[in-house]
Amino acid sequence: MLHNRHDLSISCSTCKVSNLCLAHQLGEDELKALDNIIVNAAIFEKNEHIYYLNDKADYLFAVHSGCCKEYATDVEGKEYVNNFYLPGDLMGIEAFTSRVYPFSAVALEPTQLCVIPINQLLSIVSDSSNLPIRLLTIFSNKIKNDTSIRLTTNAKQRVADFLLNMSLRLSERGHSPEEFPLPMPQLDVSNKIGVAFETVSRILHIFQKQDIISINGKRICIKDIEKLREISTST
Amino acid sequence: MLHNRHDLSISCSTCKVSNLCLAHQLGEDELKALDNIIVNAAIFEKNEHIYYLNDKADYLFAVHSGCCKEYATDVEGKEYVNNFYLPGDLMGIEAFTSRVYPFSAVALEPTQLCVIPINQLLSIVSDSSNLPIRLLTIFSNKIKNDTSIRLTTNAKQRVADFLLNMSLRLSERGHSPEEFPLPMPQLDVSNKIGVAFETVSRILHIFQKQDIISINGKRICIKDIEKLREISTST
DNA sequence: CGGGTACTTGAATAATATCAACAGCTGTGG
DNA sequence: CCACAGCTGTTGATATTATTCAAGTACCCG
Repeated sequence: MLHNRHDLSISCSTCKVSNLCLAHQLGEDELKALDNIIVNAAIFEKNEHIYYLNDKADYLFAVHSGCCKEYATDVEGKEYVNNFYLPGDLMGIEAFTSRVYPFSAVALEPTQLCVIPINQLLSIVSDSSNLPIRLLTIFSNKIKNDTSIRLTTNAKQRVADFLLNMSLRLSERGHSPEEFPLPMPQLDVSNKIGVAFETVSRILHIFQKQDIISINGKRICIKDIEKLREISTST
Repeated sequence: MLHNRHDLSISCSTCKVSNLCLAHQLGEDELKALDNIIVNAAIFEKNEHIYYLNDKADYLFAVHSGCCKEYATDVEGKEYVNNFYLPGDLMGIEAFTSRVYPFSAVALEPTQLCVIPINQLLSIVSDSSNLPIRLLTIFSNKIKNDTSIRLTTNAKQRVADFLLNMSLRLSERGHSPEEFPLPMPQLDVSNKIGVAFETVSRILHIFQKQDIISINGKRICIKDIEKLREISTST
């Protein structure tokens, strides 16, 4: 459902996660131009789709609040998760060239998204000195973070990696790095890290038994972050 | 070893792989500006390093000829390959923000690289209308291609995926999609796809027995590309 | 021709997936 | 407010896959 951003009191100049998003380090004029082309925000309920695989891609989406999952399903209906998106993250970057979403995206909780028309974004990119750099920085960071997944890792490493990654990203967004709510169910975690969900459950219990973490419903408490780091880097 | 690009008869306007590289679809002035900041080319012998993990990153490198491997080694000395770079590919993108290479890079065969100073590239980005778009396109393509690795895939799928990927990329560079030389040893392939090298060897032999491919030294011949596609998408 | 690197092949072992049964929680409608 | 359905997570037994270890062969390069 589309809203005027102003209705929801959203604007890049006052947004709490603008430092993680497109608006970071833009000049006043650039900020204004950006605010100008992002006229709309969209509200999605839990389990509502933002776009589907192969949809025509005219928009990028900036997460303002909530959490989304980008995923695809193989021929047998098995799902794999490409990424989770938290406030300040930009969704749809992969479609920048082809203008077709290579994944489906769905809200994991009630979510507000800022709707960015790609063509209009491109038109202000040429007139801006900082925006192209900012976009390149965001893209470069995504490349660095997404491609550093090591295919050789075993299940414990992957779970440890995932927890550390969530801890880092959530702490950038105001949570404690030691204690935070996991915005997604374990099934989605397993489909992200490429491990059977039973294995994820088992490993989380092992970590609890070893007093590395504790779990309370959706809340994760990391009690020994050094140990987690060791696990994630060891063989 | 650094050379003036002209010495090696390299310039973006005459380069055979410019359509895969930065120069693609640039205007005449932009091409000139680009050629102007890329004054040098570097020649590397087989096994010579281009940069090492954590080196200060002042340059991107465009592969003009040859093939490079970007890799890291874990605490136990186990290597994993982040990517292979073919002519027209841009190396070092991951360092764009941090200005530190997050991997080491080495030539797999005699290789010519165009040396692109990042700061100078940024300075002409602001003055150019097409270059920022071109850079974003390259970055976006890299995100799309690199992150579509599914962690859930089994060894056969990964080998099939790898062969199809090499077939596609080499065919964009003038080779036949059905028959081409693999520029890297199987050990590097195994470290790229995260599978033991013995397993890669076994699977290549299985594919040969099933008449899907044939191998002659470093030359791969794909005899049944449809079957390969089936394997890469099935469970 | 010799030495090393790349590759092959088999057997034992380890890791993880799969199958299965069940427990706990949540939201919904009677 | 309770009962039930459905979803999420747990736990054990078994099957499958891939790794590891080991020994050997082929090939390329000097």
